[in-house]
Amino acid sequence: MFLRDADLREGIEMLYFAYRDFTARPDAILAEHGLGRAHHRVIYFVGRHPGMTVKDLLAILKITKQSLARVLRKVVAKGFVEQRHCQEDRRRRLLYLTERGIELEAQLTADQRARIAKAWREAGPDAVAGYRRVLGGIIDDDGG
Amino acid sequence: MFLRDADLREGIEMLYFAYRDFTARPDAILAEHGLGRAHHRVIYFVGRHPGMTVKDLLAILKITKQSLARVLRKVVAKGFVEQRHCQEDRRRRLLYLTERGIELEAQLTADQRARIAKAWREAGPDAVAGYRRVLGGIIDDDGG
DNA sequence: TCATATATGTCAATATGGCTGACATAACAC
DNA sequence: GTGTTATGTCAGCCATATTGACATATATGA
Repeated sequence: MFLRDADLREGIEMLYFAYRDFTARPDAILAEHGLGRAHHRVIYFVGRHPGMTVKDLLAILKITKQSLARVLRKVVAKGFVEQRHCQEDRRRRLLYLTERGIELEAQLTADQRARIAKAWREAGPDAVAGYRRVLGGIIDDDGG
Repeated sequence: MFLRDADLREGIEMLYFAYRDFTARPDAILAEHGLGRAHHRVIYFVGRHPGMTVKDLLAILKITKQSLARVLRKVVAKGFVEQRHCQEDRRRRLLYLTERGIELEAQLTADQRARIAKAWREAGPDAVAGYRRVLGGIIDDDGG
């Protein structure tokens, strides 16, 4: 496959613009709660993997625990996330969304889900498969 | 097309992970120069559109001029970007990469270009078309 | 010509979200 | 009992975004 520089640059730019527009609306909702994008990520992944540990979350986000601590402290203080001691290993704190957290997560993700759904419906199933394959190739293989 | 919640969430996450991994290596190169991701964006778009104005750049990046000013000041001070007065309208400052800027831009974009090229080659032409269509659908229609 | 609009720059304050380094505590594992 | 792991915390630094206010030069049009 012959790839022109202009095509590759278009591919780069589309990823940048898609990400920028993809995060804009949730950012606005979060701002009303005094939260930022980092809080969204925590709420999103805890919602997706209830009972995950802090260590799991650090591995997914690839940030330092000091950075996460500030973010996690805030979502816990605001009652969106709760921590429970793990029975098997009492060092671990299992993370769960509260009812409020579930509500906010749904509200935040609704816009992104709708945006993906719209794009997928317009593009068709083959394009969806292509989207998955290409993004999968962009993501680091080493347990990204 | 029937879209399951889990599929949509996978689509959301892939975009997040792809963007995260896509920016990691350039970020590391930039850090060696005391620059950040915002500087990359300026260098990238000025390289792509030589002679663009500050206003053009603001419209693409969708940030405030105060935010851009700091970033632009730094890349100009470090000799990566130069500003020339526009002949037709002397209010405007046309932006160009210097030789150093062209070099850095090439270095930064090389990794991203290679990453896209690898993903495209592995995925095939149909998948590339799908990638384009889906990301195009995610991007805001209003002159994103 | 004068008034207004545009393009750009700047100062100041504020918030978010990363980072490093150092240290503390509790609990598991050998 | 010693070492390792999971987590938390304090302190400081930097990048990047925001709002609001104001300054300057230039263009445009009544």
